[in-house]
Amino acid sequence: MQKDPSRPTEAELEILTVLWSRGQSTVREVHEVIAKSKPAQYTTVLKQLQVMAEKGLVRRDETERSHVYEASRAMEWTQRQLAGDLLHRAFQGSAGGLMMGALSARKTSKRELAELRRMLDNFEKGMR
Amino acid sequence: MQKDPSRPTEAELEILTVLWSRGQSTVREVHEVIAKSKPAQYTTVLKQLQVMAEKGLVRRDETERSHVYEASRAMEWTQRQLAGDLLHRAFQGSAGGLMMGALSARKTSKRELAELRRMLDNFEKGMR
DNA sequence: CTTGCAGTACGATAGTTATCGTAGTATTGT
DNA sequence: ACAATACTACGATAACTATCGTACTGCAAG
Repeated sequence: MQKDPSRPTEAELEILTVLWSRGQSTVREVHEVIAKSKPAQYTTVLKQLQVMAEKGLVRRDETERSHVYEASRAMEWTQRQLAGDLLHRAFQGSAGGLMMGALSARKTSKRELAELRRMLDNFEKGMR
Repeated sequence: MQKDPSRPTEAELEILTVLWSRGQSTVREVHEVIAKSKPAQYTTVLKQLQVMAEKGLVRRDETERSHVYEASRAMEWTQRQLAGDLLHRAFQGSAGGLMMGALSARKTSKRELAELRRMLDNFEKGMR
């Protein structure tokens, strides 16, 4: 089923997000952030991080008594996996479809549309 | 965890894709299509459809002996849910990020970029 | 020292998904 | 009418995920 570690689960993604924004963190630090958005015991986050380390989603530094974790993949890399996965599973590879889905999923400002155009331009420049 | 039926699982999405492309279908018909892409027993697809009917993902017409299933939500609706979900979970709501993720997840042609621009234009027209 | 706190390790459990086998029931062909 | 075929219903099972409690360990304060 879902065994590919490049596709983190929902809870794993939450933790990765914390690590991406904070950089190297202890379990306690991660837990403090997670606990703001949902009730979760310390040991739940700990266990999760242990599992993620086994899967290779995070790296662990055990030199200190409080182990220090960090995401083993850059945010952009994981985002690309997730986007590519959804693209292929739900949109038959149509990037346009995915983009429209995203835009219509919520309010979008003209400013944002302009930014998307700029990103397209830059992307095109970069591809030659 | 994952209880929201508007976010179909991987196997469910495969079946929905068949229903969206074929329209109303019997289990046998769905199974024939699914079996092309992966080994799956008839009863596996049957059970899946039964579960999906309970969740409300599909509607079932039992008037004939061979029940007829159809997706209960339009493809675009479900795609919007999925895109919105990923947008918020992995991209902090940044549509640009999601778009770039999709584009860099695979080869993209200039023709496709032009199409994306056209879609942005149309989307903007439609929003006033 | 010894008590208590901060950590890690780990087992247990419940919920979900995917998969399949078996049993039972209706239909059809000979 | 009966055997074979086509279906549905349903239970069992194996992974996996998420969550938590308990036990063990090191360390620091009194």
